[in-house]
Amino acid sequence: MRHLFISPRNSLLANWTAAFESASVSALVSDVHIAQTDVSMFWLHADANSHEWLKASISEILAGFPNAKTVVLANVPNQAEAALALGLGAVGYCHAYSDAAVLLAVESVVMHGGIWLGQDLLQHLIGVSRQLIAVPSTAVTAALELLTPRERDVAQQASIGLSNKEIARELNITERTVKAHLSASFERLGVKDRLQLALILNGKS
Amino acid sequence: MRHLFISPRNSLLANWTAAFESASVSALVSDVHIAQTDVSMFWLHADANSHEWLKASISEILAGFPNAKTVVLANVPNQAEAALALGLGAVGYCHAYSDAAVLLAVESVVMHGGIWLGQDLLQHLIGVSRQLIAVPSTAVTAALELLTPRERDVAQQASIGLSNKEIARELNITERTVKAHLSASFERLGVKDRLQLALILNGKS
DNA sequence: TCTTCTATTGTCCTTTAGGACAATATCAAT
DNA sequence: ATTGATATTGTCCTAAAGGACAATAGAAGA
Repeated sequence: MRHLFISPRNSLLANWTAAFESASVSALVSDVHIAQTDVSMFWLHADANSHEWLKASISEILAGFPNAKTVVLANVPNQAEAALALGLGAVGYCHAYSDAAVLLAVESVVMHGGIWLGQDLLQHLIGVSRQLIAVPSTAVTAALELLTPRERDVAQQASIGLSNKEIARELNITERTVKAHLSASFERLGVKDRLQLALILNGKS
Repeated sequence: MRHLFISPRNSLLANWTAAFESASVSALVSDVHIAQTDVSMFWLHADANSHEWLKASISEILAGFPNAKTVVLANVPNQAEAALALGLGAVGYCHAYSDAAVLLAVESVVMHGGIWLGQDLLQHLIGVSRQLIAVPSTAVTAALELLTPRERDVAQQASIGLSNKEIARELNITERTVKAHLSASFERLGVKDRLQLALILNGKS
């Protein structure tokens, strides 16, 4: 079983390598060279708003490696993208920062012929009956653990709607420092602005 | 982690014990004696035509052991029963004779907050998802009703993280028009920027 | 001790967001 | 026919956000 990560940023996230030490990463599907008949797993790291890339990549995988399973790892998961991915032939869709244990569970599920969806998406599909029951979101905590303590402070303030100036006042630092922590947070989580950061830290996709 | 099998026939199946050697079995939920706060898994062995028993048992588990996860093992799986079980609060539904590896996968999934469904059932759900999807909370719908149809379109795109330019492309209008609709939306909802708008429309504020 | 990570702040710059102050066209209701 | 709400787009402007390219200092580990 080979795990092939396809990420536009060509870098592996820590949770991926924790789950699959033999993981390899490429920027493009066409860079992958394995036997057509190999039963492998492709993990597509969907950067924000990369629908076109996603479409092309899944098609390319299906055409080139019919025995492979494709799972989409979304930085900013949303139902429309999940529907798109599954419609194209992916067998899994989950948060890019799901921790290693979850990724192993995903592997197990899809390798047994199942389809993986995050709990949020599934619960929307099934109904709202269980939404009253508090379920700690693993994706949110996993994302938070990628940040340093100070970055976490700043990111959480930004995620509830405060401006840089307000955060600076709140934390007794300069606005410049707030920007530094936020930029670092964007980088670490692979998002492009504070709104996408907020979507992740609010567990909303 | 304790695995508690509830079977009217009060006997363990071989695949269960293969997966969880410490499994214990009872005939009734009320026979179970564990701490209320224990995080355990209940596996309900649903005989054919045991809907009433299933309903009562799941309710009893939810009431008595709020931290436990409930999975239904069906002798003769069918979608109606699956829908019933999940509607009542079960987090998994699978064949009673699934092999041990699958049961372990189920455990992993539900313990990470996921929901387990067989492939065909899941695909059925995904097929009808367009109708079920997105039943927003009343606060969210109330907010949306304050907006004109076009403002709603734009606001929702902004709330999932798109920039003005991206929204403009998506809706085939100019960026200027996007700004106009967003400004109007801010005004109507009494917020100052797109992040606060997103918090409202995502039910996070 | 040396290195790495973290926290802090600086300047300069470009892009994006949002408001001010408009005009024009359509459509429905009065 | 006139009014009002909606949808569209324009220019000009300010402020906020975010990146580039830094420096400095402390703390923790190898």
